[in-house]
Amino acid sequence: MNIQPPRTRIQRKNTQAILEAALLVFSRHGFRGATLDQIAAAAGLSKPNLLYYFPSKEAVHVTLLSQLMDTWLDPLREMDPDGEPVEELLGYVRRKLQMSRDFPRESRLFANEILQGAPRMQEVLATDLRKLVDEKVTIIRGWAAAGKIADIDPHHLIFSIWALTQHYADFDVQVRAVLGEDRDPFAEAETFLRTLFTKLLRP
Amino acid sequence: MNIQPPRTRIQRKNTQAILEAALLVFSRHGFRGATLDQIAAAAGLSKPNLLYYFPSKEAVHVTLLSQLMDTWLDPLREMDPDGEPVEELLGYVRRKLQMSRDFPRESRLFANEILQGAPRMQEVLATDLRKLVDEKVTIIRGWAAAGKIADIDPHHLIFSIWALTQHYADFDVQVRAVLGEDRDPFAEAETFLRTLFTKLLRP
DNA sequence: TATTGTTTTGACCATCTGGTCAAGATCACG
DNA sequence: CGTGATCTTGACCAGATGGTCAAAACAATA
Repeated sequence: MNIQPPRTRIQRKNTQAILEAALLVFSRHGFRGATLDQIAAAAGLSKPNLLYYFPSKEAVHVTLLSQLMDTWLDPLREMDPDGEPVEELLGYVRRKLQMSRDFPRESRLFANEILQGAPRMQEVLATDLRKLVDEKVTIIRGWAAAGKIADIDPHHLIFSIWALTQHYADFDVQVRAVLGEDRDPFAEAETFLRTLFTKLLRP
Repeated sequence: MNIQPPRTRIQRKNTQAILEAALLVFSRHGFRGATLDQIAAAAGLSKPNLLYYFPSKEAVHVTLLSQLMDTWLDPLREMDPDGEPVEELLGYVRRKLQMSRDFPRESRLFANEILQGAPRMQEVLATDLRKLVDEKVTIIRGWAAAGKIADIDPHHLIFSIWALTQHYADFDVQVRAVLGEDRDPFAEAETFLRTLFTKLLRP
């Protein structure tokens, strides 16, 4: 039972290492597929030592997920109601794609959780996430009403951004298998997605 | 070790029940997250009885995946080189979305496998899937060259179809949490995706 | 250096899980 | 029926896994 801000230097270092390792292992194998031994080893600790910092496997997972939710929604939060509509939306797409490129493990951790029916997140999805989305949906609807962008369903517009950007992280293996070794999926995706959303949003 | 076409009536019935149950359990919990007891119970059998029909947990999973691969690619195979380009592509999108609606467990099973790095499918992806995609990519390129559709990267066009349609099956929980109870995600998605791809493909 | 609080670990435990096996129940067919 | 083949199951096993604990190692501070 350790309090929120780790007090000592050692605690800070080790909890950090554990979360780092857990992210790696959970994102590849899912919650049940990951073992404490694996995580401990990846963090350079023994299993009992890991359990000195977190009370249970579940606790590590929960900590990871709640930390994730924050950073995960940042790109959407940044969308500015007063900006140039098309620019704002394309910016969101670009930031989200960058997150897929730079934080693929986080993306897969999230995907794993949702795939299993979101047993540990349904609450957050139905409250926090929904509220944030509703907020942005209103903004987008306003833009459409003002004729700044095409009149399309804002919810599904957001879904399409999520689906298209996360696909490159979550299905990375498949994308690379199909494209072959010599291509850079993320570089190409950036161009492609800019084109796609430009066409979609044009009034 | 039982041969391909189950001989007796009972064998046919039970292998069927096992695969059905395994699909349900594997798609929700992933390979390691699923237990033989769970699958056996869902199939209405005892664990040793299940193992009478399949030599191991792995064998059930592999059987499921290889059966899946076939039906999974059918919609893409159906795309006709001699058809009207835009119609063919929109038809593919429609069929793929229907599969997400009608076979969400299959979609999640597949997603789970890819998320874990496709340990049991990398081979098939890099050979069969890649070959099929390359074939269709050539066709699409032809359509673009002939000015029948916009000049966009065919690989990423296909990825975008996969991402957008499978999202509604794999992230169903999230979609419903955000949309609320009273909406029909798949019905709305059909309209939205028709609009999206119509705009994208217009030369 | 002595003392106190923090960190680490080896040994251990209970439970779960994939899988085996021999014996019994059921079925198909002459 | 009767008999051989197919099907089913309870009991069991070995290894893995999440978690505990007491004692040892270490750090910090006086």
